[in-house]
Amino acid sequence: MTHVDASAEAPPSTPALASYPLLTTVGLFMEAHAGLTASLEHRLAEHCGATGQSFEILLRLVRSPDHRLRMSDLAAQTTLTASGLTRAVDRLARDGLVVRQACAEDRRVSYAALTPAGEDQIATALPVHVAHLAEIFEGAFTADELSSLECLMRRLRDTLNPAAARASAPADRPAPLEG
Amino acid sequence: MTHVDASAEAPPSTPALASYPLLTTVGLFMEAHAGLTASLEHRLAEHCGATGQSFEILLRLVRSPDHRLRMSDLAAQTTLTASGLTRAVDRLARDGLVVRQACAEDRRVSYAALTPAGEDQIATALPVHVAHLAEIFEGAFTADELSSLECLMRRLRDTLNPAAARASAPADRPAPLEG
DNA sequence: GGACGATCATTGCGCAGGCAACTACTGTCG
DNA sequence: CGACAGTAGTTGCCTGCGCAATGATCGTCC
Repeated sequence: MTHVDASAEAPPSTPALASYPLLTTVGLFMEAHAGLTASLEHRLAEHCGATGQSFEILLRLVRSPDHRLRMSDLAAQTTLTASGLTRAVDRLARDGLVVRQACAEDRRVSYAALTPAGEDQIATALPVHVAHLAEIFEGAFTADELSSLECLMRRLRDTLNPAAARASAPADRPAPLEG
Repeated sequence: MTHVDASAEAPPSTPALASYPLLTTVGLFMEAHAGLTASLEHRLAEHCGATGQSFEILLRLVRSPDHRLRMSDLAAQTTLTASGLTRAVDRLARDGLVVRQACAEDRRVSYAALTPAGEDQIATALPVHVAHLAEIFEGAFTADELSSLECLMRRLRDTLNPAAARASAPADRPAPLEG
């Protein structure tokens, strides 16, 4: 943040650079994402002992039957690959927030299941998180704007990830979370 | 993507889980971001030899006077820290796309400057990138929706990162890019 | 029943990036 | 001038993650 404005009046030395409106919109989108992620991460770290990753995993688990999920399902619900998820769950297990459970019907699969400590953590973190979200979004937007934001985001998501859209539509409630 | 719907009708075992609309909106936002990033990255890798990071750096450079920028300014314009940027520029330099230039007035600073090869690369990549953006956004949204999307994104960005907002407003053209 | 392709999870390897420590240099103040 | 605080950039160390390979298991088809 030293002197960003140095580039403020950068004379476009290449003609092709002149104002692509979409580039600006997407740039704002990216900046908004970065800012939001940073803010959420910061608040989460401060008030609960959670990282964004761990928060998301715990949240997915607490929403699931028996507070557990197969590794592969968990991976499908996050941005992580199977290998990334294995290690993320390793860390959560090391911290005592989840345990791995074997599956009797299919001995290849293993479940990640919340421990009581994990349930406590997510129970603490979730309200903080939601309050933080409310603070940000209800401060910046009217109710109308919020619903059109949701609509636009859904459309964009559906365009970019038809699979998630289809998975979401039927039950209309696997309600995506966040990263 | 195996059977995500497993969680589709997850009976919320904790009452507090019932529908936080904001959580859904933010979740969609995060999913849209992930999808967009993946799509852009994919297209960029396919048609130019560029990663999202390198593309952004090259784009910042080509927009700047003399096609060069001080390391710290470049860092301020990206999501990278100074150290991350040092290494990113190392990679670009290794690939011959940028060179480091010393600064006569202040011998602490070094510039990252585009080489002709770097200019070629960004000149190739930018139109591809913009076309891809157009394909996605103009396919999914009307012109009105696009402008309200930009407005909403700008408001969110400004809320989350007042510094960027201030840097942006006066000259109203350091036009944020993307990550 | 046994072989085979598919699926689930894990692990080795390599890269990317943040933090903190470090060097080099600048500008200021006594 | 000399000390010193602040700034620019780099580097060591560590973490986190994706890809590809692996081991275990399942389902199917002959």
